[in-house]
Amino acid sequence: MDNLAAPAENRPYHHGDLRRALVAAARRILENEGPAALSLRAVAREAGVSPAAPYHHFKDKNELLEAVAHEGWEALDAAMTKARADAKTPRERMTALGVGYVYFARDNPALYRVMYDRSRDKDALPDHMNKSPDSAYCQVRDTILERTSGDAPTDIDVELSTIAAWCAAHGLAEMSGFKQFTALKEALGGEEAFLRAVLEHLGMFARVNAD
Amino acid sequence: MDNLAAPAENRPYHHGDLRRALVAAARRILENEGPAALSLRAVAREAGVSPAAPYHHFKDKNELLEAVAHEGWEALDAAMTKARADAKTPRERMTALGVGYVYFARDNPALYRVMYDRSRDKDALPDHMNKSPDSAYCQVRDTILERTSGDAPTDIDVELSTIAAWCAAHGLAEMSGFKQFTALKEALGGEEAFLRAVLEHLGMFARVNAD
DNA sequence: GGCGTTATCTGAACGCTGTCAAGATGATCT
DNA sequence: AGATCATCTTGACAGCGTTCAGATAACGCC
Repeated sequence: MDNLAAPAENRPYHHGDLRRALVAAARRILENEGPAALSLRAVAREAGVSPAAPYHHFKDKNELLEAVAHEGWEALDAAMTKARADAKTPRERMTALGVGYVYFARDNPALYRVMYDRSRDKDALPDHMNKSPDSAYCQVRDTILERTSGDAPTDIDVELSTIAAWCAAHGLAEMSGFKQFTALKEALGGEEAFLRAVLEHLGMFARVNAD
Repeated sequence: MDNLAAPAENRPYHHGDLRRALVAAARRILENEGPAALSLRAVAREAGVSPAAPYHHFKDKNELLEAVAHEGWEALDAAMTKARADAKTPRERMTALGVGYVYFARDNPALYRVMYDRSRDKDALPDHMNKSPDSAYCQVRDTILERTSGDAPTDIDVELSTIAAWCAAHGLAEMSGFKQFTALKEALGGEEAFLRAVLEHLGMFARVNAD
């Protein structure tokens, strides 16, 4: 979340850790000026090196953006962990995951956009999603399992529930800021009430089994 | 869907209908070469005019893309109308809307991306969504109302249902092509079965009231 | 019909971009 | 100390969005 140190003045000829510095510079530009300003040359400028320097650490711009996206997914993993830790019951944890997901997207809009732009280009979520137990995906799956009672659900059921929840959260994350919804938000009592209402409506919290 | 005539050879100095031709050229490039190839200069080339010609019809590239997106939303309206017409019961209509929406995104991926990229920049869906009764949004709302029985739901309930369904469909549309889901798709019996399962799971068809 | 006005289109230019090849620099290893 | 090798810079290229002066022709008015 914060290897974002300012660019070093009086830098020696060899930077030392340019790769990390470039990713940090890219994230700084994303936060301060938005995705449109994120050119490879601007990143190099921000890091205080020449426009060609990044090519010694990344094959092309795309590869740099993938490193940025990777940090984004890790930050999302952390946000999900935190959201889950703050809630007491399984049901509350599920709610917290959904709301936390949307808040993450709202608070890091440019980063979130880079993350999904890369994913759409590859037609896949990052690989670690399926594997690392701390990944956001696995945390959603585990939280769904926590809430399961009675007969053990099939793997297919669990995966379906996880994917459905993820689609709902992503759709809401991309659209919850749209102006069309401001009236409804107020009618429901604010941003968070709106998010909870939509997520509840989508059955995110009432599936697989009971409470 | 098809004002996409080939570029006119031996064109006179004044084109006659360059504005329409430019939008058509842009859609042709989107379909054939994808969103990355959609430069203003490429559109002008495709239309057979100089790089500066578009500026007499559009303020900038963004305005051209908005015209393209506008045609995209109209095409989506038409797809929703068709999906609804092909189904008999209200419940089937709702299913058909969801599946049809995702298919539209799958069949016009570049166009769909332009549509939502513009929307995110404006933080709003197109204006006509709220107004024109043929708009995709109003068709979803009306189909939800069709299925309502018993006490009349409040406006808030209806709007919430509509938005929730839209978020679910959009999320699924953006992610259904991801490689992570291929195994589940096969396990469920193919693409459409997968889409139906996720949409059903999201309660898209079981809310507001009964059948 | 002829003429001026105006919309439309071209050509050339500017600064920006991503990328690459050739050369400068300096850390590391022997 | 000297050679090697990764790292960084300089300079270049094509392509981009955009602007501006000038060419072209359609249109309205006499």
